[in-house]
Amino acid sequence: MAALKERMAQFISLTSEEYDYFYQQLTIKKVKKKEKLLQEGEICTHAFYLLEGCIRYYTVVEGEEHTGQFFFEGSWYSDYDSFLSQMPSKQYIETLEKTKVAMLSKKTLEHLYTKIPKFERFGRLMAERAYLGARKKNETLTLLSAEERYLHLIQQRPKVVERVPQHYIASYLGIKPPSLSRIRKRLAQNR
Amino acid sequence: MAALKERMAQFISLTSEEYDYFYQQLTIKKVKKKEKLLQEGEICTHAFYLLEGCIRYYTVVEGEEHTGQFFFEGSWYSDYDSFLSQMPSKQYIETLEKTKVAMLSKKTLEHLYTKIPKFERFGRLMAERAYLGARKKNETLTLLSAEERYLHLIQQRPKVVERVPQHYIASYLGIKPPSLSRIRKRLAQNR
DNA sequence: CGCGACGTTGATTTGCCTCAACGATTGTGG
DNA sequence: CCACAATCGTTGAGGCAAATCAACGTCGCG
Repeated sequence: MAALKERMAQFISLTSEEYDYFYQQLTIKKVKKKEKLLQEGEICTHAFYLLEGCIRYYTVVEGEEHTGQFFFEGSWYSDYDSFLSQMPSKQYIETLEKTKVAMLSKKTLEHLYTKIPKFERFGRLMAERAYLGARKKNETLTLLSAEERYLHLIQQRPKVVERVPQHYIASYLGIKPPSLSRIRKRLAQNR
Repeated sequence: MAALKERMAQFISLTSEEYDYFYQQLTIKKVKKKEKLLQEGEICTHAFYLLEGCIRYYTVVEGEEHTGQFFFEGSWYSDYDSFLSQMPSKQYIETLEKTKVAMLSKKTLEHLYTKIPKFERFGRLMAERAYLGARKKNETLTLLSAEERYLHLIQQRPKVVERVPQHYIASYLGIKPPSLSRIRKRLAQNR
């Protein structure tokens, strides 16, 4: 899959042999819309690269879903918490569309870390990106009002607004569907 | 400094020679209370290990400080955003007490990454920890009320409540000092 | 000692939630 | 292919937690 090869090249430069070796370790999986790649209580054994489609991760607290993030084709995602500690996950990973993923097992990754040290660097870069992303989300939550967060999302991540149902967006923004609906109404009336 | 040696050993196992080599690259600095290790607009060239004391990082938006996190002796901290990109920082790092830091420059760290590959692993582990910490803070912000966040802080990080002035705690919790004062009053009365 | 920083308290406002009802759209089984 | 159910989004009324604005007491420090 050429797209993945190019994506990897943005992080580390692998020879064709190294890339092929890496690629052989991956398991490709096609998943229908609304299916789960991970459930609460399971141990997260894989990292996922999205070849096509779209996922979200969320947690359930007191019967309520809280969407943490959305990911689209070209992104890596894993429940780091469970993946690193190999303890039961607290989150769900769910497809929002028909999705094709490349799965990289923890075992394989650790094998790569030692066999091809460049992958240790890859792991670091991924973790650093994840951290910056998490902090950015923190900032929007603490600095912006619900309406501002929604405008920010439209501007920064139009794909989300286009491809994700509204109640998941509300959940991601930390508000309830009625509130998002009212915000949209207000914006449509130019305030 | 033995404490740092032990701390490093929790992440990677270095020989005494490797550790000594590493330690030689550090610059030790003593800083008074309320001084800044980094200012907005500066490029963050170092990571800081706290040998003694306590810092916070914060951003200023529309004249208002927003405290992101507190760190105590035994922790590493750097503005990853600026440190990684070498772009001007958006944050301040400020001591809350008389503080002693070991400074590790980006240049040295990158040198270590290649010279002692174990450090690449160290870098990855630090980034992973940072990510998990950021996500945990996200969770408390989205799932808990202000009062619950304060109780959570008392329980999870008593040092913060003991050593940090109240208005910085309010800023960290995402509320205003009058609100925190009322929360404390309520808690003191009701049980 | 006097000033500024910090914390408290009261009155009022506001942004988002809750509960509830309802319309529109999607999906499904007969 | 239609009928009905379920899901999703909208809207209204009322409530509440935290913000805002403002005043005041207290403490630490120069």
